[in-house]
Amino acid sequence: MTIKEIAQLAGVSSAAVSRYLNGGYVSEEKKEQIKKVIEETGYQPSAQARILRTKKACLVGVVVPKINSESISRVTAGIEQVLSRRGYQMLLASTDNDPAKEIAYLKLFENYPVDGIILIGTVITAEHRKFLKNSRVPVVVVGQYTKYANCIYHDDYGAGKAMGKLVASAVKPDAASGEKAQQERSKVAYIGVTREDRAVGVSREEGFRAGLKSEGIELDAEYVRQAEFTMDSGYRAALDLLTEKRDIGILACATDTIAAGAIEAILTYSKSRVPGTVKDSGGRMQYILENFRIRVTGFGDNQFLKAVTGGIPTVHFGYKTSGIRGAELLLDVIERGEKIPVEMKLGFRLVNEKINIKNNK
Amino acid sequence: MTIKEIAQLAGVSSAAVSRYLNGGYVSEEKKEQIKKVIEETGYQPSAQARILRTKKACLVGVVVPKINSESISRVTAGIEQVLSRRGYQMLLASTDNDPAKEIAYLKLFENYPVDGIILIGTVITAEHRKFLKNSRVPVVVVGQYTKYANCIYHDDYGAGKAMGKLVASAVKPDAASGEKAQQERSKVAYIGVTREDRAVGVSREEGFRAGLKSEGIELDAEYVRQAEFTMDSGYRAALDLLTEKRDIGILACATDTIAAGAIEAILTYSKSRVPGTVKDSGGRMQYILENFRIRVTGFGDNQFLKAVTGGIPTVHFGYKTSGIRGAELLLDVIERGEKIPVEMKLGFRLVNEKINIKNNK
DNA sequence: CTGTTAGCGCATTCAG
DNA sequence: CTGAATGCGCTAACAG
Repeated sequence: MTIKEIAQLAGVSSAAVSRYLNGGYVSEEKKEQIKKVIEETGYQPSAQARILRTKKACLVGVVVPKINSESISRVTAGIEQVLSRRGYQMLLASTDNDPAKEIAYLKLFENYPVDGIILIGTVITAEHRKFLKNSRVPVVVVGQYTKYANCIYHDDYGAGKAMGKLVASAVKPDAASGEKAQQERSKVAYIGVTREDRAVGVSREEGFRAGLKSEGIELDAEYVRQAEFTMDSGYRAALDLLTEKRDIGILACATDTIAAGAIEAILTYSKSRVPGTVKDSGGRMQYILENFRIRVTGFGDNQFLKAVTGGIPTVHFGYKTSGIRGAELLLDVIERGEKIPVEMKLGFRLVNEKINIKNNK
Repeated sequence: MTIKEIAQLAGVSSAAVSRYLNGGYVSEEKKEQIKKVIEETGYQPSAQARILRTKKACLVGVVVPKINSESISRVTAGIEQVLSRRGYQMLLASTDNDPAKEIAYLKLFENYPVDGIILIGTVITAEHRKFLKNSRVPVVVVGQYTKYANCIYHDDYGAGKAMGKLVASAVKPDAASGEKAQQERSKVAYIGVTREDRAVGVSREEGFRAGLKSEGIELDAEYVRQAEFTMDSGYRAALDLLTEKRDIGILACATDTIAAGAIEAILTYSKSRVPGTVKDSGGRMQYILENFRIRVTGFGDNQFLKAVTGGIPTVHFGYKTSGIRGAELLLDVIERGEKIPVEMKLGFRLVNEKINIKNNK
């Protein structure tokens, strides 16, 4: 069905049908005829061709690293909220953390009928920068800082620092408890992520180090591991740490997901080392039995994982807010032609700070 | 940048540029010129216009009810796998369980340049059927049975029945244990979902009832609740059941997510009812203390939730497989013009059947 | 091998 | 108010 056929059937010109569809001048009489034919045929105009003509799609493309993630779904929920309120629709492209696919989908959106693109960023490569610089449709980057596009990101450094201080306060021997605390597990370990992710892998971790340092504690390289953004990877990294180091008091993780894996590891490890049941060469038994004292922290305030983590100290970022602001930024550019570049940094909130009050058993 | 401008700059015709882009005959000499100009200008052809012309986008649209779900991400992973292998890209539209949005996005895809649509189905309304009947681009429905489109669904009835039998076997007094078992908690409760979801809300539940019945057990209406597809909703439904009924031995849930919520509820409930600490009017204490004996089952084999559920009996559906088969079906129609309608039912596999062997404590 | 020509389906001039 | 004509950017025939 094309507009021409409809016009023929209704005995009018295609222009009349076009006007009918878009609210132009059409006599009541012809309106009736056209309406009738359209209803009969179930005709739907090709958005495709319309956009070719009008260069306006009322559509934005969102490129995400993966689909099954609470933080990402919060961001897209924010985006969708403002988009639908303003009469736009949202298309998602998931890249499965593959930078090549990410570029491919960015280009897809650039050449398809979308009015703008939002990239939920993880690693920004040279290719990305090149794209951002040359894109002919406006792009907003959410979750990472970049100077090549409007961006809106979280204060990962600040959050890391706050967490570092919190951890330090929990690990430092109290004036009151004195000598005794010194003998307990007191080392801080950290499970981070690839430094290619500037926000999580660099800022967050550097912030954490800075927070510790401000309280006089150094993060020992031997107590640091790197994981993927999965529970399973967190599990393995934690198990590795537990096996190697027997004096870890607090295990800080770059994300709640990793933390959940780490907690699993601690539980598994302790279960398999009940004295008299399993024995390893180093006589580690005692440490293992004590490992309920290992406290775990995360980042992200993952609601879904609360059941697993049981409310560990974590940081709440305004993921949904970043989606909202990101979409607003984009629409400002699309609709009002806003030209002034924007970099927006969003704050955070520490959650479950009770780490230093209650020993979690 | 249009193909014409490039042609002018390179001193050739637009057709030559088009051929250069699409691998037609171009002399080495002109190839050079064109290549140079394209590189200088960073020209990218408008996929938009190309598709208008060729009616081929190498793109399929996938409509999903929500983004943050393990089962759905497994399906899309399957789809993406075959699509990318066959040179297609995938666009996602999330409807947030809003039937109106679902229709809106289906129509969007119908009129935008996609070669086909995959709908991950939940509730199929009359509007849906109307769309499926009239769509001008091929549609495959995954996860629900429908006669209005090619579909690929899971054997929810069979799975429910198998689970029903398993539950029945665990609840029925053993010949060996005899009289004693009769006195224990022995009622079966079920938390289902809306019957508008034919697969999960009807087939799965009816199957479950049939499974119980085949072993001589009826599912009492008073022991049935309905929940949303969330942990929180499962939590509330379970709490309601626990408060009302004190003789539940097995609590079967329509999804692992609901089951995870139910487990939370059981833990919370029992914690708050330690004898001597809290007392309610009915002298329920004893039951509460025994509620570690309430066994929970789910459906879906959610890997992510294993940490919470600790390996309860559940059913593994081939979600990824359904995505793979669905995409293949769609491509058959798109590329080979396959016209014969297909309905494909996928099997299942019971997981963690140990329910009747080991009392989970 | 190459350029010219003619649309894809639609919206928008511009004369009626 | 209305229809004929034009072109969005590209590809596919076609005749060189």
